Amino acid sequence: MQLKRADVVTGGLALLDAEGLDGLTMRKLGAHLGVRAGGIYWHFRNKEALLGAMADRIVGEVTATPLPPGAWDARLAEMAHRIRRALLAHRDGARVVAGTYVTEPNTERGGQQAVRVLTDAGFPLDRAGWVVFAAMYYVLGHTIEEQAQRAEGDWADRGADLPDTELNRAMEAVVRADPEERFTYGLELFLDGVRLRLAEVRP
Amino acid sequence: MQLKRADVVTGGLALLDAEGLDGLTMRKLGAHLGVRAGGIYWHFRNKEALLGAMADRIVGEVTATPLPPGAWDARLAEMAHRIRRALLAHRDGARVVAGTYVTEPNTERGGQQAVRVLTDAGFPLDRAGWVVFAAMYYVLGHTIEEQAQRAEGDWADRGADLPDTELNRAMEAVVRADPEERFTYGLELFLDGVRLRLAEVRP
DNA sequence: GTTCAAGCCTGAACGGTGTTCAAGTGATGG
DNA sequence: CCATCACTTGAACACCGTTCAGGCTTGAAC
Repeated sequence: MQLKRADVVTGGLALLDAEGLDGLTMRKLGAHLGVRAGGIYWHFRNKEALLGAMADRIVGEVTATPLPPGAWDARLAEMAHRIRRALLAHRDGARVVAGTYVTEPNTERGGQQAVRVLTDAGFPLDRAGWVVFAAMYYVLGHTIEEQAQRAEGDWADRGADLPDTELNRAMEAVVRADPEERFTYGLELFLDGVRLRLAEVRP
Repeated sequence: MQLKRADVVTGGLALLDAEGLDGLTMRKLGAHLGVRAGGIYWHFRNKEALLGAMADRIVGEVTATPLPPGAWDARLAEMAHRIRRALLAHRDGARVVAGTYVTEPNTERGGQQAVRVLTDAGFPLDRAGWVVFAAMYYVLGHTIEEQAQRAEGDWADRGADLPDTELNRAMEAVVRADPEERFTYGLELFLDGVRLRLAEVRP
């Protein structure tokens, strides 16, 4: 039984979970698949293309089950939460997705869906694009940091004997907080702005 | 005349502008400084530490001149714009800053300042930290993509013969837009949320 | 003016990385 | 049974960050 393109992606994600993005090397992946490193290049033009396919597999979870009906803002929030969960499902998942400019099926479907939610609510198409990108920047940034924090335990001890400045206390509030609660908080700031803009356009 | 720590940072930024982050190698930097690669390691523990110092130099522009007085939201917006401009001032500047967890003087000063603006306006300290981080995710994400787009010309042609889907028209609106206008738009979405929260806390 | 220690740098190596490609292997349909 | 095509090997190439014993260079002290 020979290797298929999808098998390489699956193996790549398994290796990612085991070793992290920095440990994901073509030789190690080859060993994991019972193949030499060079063999992978028959299936993917280069490592970047492989990472792109892995990223698309990761975000595929988002559109795997249809969005429940409801108000546009609840639907958009649901999408953002799904993306975060999908990224968290694999070690360094956020970095993988952020590092590749994806034009692959699942990503496209997700983007289409998000834009649709906004235009259906009455938002102009061009602004809908702006909003979706802006929201994506926030989701990726938040989750990258969440996973970085999860990886290194020394974040928790960072504030141990730091001077009691305002900044350090604020940072401690960031580090110690429940990540999901903090994520939702920032997301809602965003959605408030969208709600206001929508009220202007469609009173 | 021997090398000082600051000279290495300056040379690193010059090489960054010339070759981009991927072309910034210790050997090339050594050649640029009239030194072998190994010599740099006397000044910096490793490449990551050097990149951290470069990042701190980049964000140093933000606090170089004091913030003009005014309303808290105008001051916060001014800071965000300053950060974006500082990142844009060097090729791949956003990626450099995003890739390093900085605990260096300029970064600390900027964070302190941002938190201060919010607490002075009556915002609770812990939420101020959340807001500053959330805003930073957006600024970095936006600027990373802005610089990626600037680097490759093929973004503009991407939509040349793509199917006329809603998503593709939305993406074209993103790519073709004036980056500063789009940046301001997303930033204001955020600030709207903060304004609402502040109105609740301090009516 | 000579000495001496500290600061700075070299030269060469080490173990890794992504990537290429002629040559080989294996399965599959005619 | 064989020819073809899909896949894989093995070895190399050109790099990368990092280490370190040893040599310079420098500046201060005697």
